[in-house]
Amino acid sequence: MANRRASPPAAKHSTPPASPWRASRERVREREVKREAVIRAAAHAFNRKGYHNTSLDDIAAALDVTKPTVYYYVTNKEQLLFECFVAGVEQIRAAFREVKQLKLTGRERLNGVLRHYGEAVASEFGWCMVRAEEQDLSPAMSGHIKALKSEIDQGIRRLIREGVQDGSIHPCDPKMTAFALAGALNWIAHWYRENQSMTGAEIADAFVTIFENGLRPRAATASAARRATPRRAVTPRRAATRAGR
Amino acid sequence: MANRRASPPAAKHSTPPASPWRASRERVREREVKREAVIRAAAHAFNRKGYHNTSLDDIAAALDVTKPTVYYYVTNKEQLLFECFVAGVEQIRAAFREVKQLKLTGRERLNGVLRHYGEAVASEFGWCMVRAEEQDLSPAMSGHIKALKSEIDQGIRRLIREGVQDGSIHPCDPKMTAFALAGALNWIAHWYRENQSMTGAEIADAFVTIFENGLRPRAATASAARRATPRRAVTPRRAATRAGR
DNA sequence: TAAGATGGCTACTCCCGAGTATGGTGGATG
DNA sequence: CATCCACCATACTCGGGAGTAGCCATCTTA
Repeated sequence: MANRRASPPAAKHSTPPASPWRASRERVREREVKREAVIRAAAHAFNRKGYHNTSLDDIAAALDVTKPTVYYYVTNKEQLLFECFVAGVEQIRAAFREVKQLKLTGRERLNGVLRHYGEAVASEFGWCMVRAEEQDLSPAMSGHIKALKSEIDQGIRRLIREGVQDGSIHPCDPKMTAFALAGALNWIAHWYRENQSMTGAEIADAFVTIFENGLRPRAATASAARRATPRRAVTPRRAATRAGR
Repeated sequence: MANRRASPPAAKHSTPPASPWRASRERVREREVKREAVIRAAAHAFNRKGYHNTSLDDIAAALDVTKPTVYYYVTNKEQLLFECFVAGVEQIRAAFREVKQLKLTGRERLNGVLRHYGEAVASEFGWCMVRAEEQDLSPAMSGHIKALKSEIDQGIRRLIREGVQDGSIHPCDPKMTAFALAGALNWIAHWYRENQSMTGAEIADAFVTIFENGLRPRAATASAARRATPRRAVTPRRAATRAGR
């Protein structure tokens, strides 16, 4: 409460010429920074306590301000959730754009997207992206969100189809496979907490490996052997004789 | 509102001797039936509108009664959620018990559990089981739920470990693999709606096939060929030359 | 230094929904 | 027939949280 806005004056000192427009432009920018801080604080709170268990007073308190201040930057609670959602989804859309121009097999491009996807879900906005319920939003925003989600879903299906066609992905039903992959990754948001042993990227990586291999044993590959516990290669399709455990 | 309790009198007529205890015992049973109806109605409502967007008045209205009636069978809203959760989780625990005595490979036992798991998630109580947030419950019940969830998680990991040891499952990290599998299945609750083309069992089946095969191509198997679109077998590891789409 | 803009706070309103006090009805029991 | 109990409705209380009205401080710009 005491040291609010300590840096801005310092920053102003370091800008030499100071055109007449400078100040106002800096203010707009400052406002944008604050607005984003509100969004981030909301995401953090939603993350920890859930949307409905988070009051705007909570969010305000986390920023050392009061509720009307929050409303100064945001029209209502619903919009706050919406913004968090969009922030999360944008990371994934970026992943698609990035991968689009690469000349790789479908599976490799898919893996690239999935990795970013996993990272995004494990990020601060992951919760909002994943657990935001359409019922909590007005029809307009709910429609917006559904469209974005669908776009991502279709993108994954397309990559799967392409991978199947170019032979880099085992033949499968693209729709169901997309559901399975996205579900596994989305679920990260339910159990992942910061300060855990693994980062989001590492988890995404582990998942991609699992998806690639599948459960049924394969002839040992380099990547599979690297991950396996050091045990002599077992012949697949041999039923259990050793007791479990 | 008019035809409430139409059947009980009819049922009583069909019981010939009618011992003196009969009536009271029937009433206890009737009470239990009604209580379960309340739980089911709650699950249904939570399913459609979410926990926080469902008032007890809503649930009561769905049963053509009023709120105090609901409270007559249930102590509070939280307990309602809890009961729904337990009902869902019990289906999965049953799957574990059922599979425990079968003499099968780890992978086959795992598949059996996953199939029941998928069915449970797609059931009426799936939403509650999956999306019930611990923050909405008192510490006591939250702890209870966490324990049940953990039990299931550990059960899946154990099956994976056993499968890896008996050679029926490709070597992998049991913890991460369990997260991936459970996540994919849990996510069904987010998109599945009754009256869809596929039943819960069919979805679970499709997922199990996907998990088994993995994304990287394999030598064609009978089951894989059955699912693939009728296209000539492509040689894996050949990069795409055809343009996408 | 005056006037306006900008950003923030105090102190409300207002509604919704969880939970309850209390009373009525109908069937079982003596 | 009198009574009791199980069951359910009417009609409340009450708290919490979303959103607002209106005032104050500070900074900008003329």
